[in-house]
Amino acid sequence: MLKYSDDLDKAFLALADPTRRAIVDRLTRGPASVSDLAAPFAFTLAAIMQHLRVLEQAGLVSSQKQGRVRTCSIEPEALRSVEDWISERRTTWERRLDRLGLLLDGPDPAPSPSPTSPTGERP
Amino acid sequence: MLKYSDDLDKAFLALADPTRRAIVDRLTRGPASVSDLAAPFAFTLAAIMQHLRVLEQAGLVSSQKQGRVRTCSIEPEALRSVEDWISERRTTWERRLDRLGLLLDGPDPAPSPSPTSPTGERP
DNA sequence: CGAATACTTAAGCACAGGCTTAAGTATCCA
DNA sequence: TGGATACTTAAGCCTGTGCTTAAGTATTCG
Repeated sequence: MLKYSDDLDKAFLALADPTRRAIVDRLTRGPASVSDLAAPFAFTLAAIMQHLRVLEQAGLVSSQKQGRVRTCSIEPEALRSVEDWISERRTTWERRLDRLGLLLDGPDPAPSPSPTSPTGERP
Repeated sequence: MLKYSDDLDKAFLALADPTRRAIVDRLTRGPASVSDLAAPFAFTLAAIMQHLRVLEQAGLVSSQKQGRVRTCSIEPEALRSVEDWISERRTTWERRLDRLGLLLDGPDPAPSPSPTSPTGERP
């Protein structure tokens, strides 16, 4: 099957793992080498490398190699786009609640143009 | 291996699937039945049910059955907690940048107490 | 040069995720 | 009552994820 894969898919998936979230959390306090990032964990370096690859492919982390040391940094724009996706949905929901509140409070029983309410609900 | 599983794990994992994000998106515009939610997709109803279970176990969606119809709604608090996690990391990162900016701009070359900078970076 | 360091790659394994089909149960309506 | 409707559950399949071990390469230092 052809799988449609978004940037958002990769970002959410990357953040769904606690080890990777811990790595992101560490990187918000400044860049770090692969060994630095691996130090807090009981996993092998290879495992951490794989987590870093997931984070990089999601655009959440970037890295560059200088000599034999690879330094990783977070990429805040990717973080932002995930945040924005959620924020948009939450505000859509809240606006809807406001609109419902107005309809319930408003003393003006103007007739609806369509048989179903504008919110799509069926009371 | 014992797997430590957070609420945040489940929420991010739930949102990592495009079908499930589409369901969440739909629900921000108002409650819907399982069939309503399934209608836009080429999948079987069973597949959608499984997606809904993931969303419910992540706390992102709630549902109640009335007669033979199950009506689903989003649970905005779970959405908020995911948003907050990201927001906190992003602001940590931005505050760090501000601090660095001040250090670079500030004309006061007061001696650092430690050999490494407070940000943990090694220039 | 040669050994230690810092990653990097590859293979393999156990298990979870996302679908399907093929049933089943519980309403609702004529 | 009987059939259509709206889920619900279970089994199976295939792929992907998260680790491991066991190598490898490239730098740096004595």
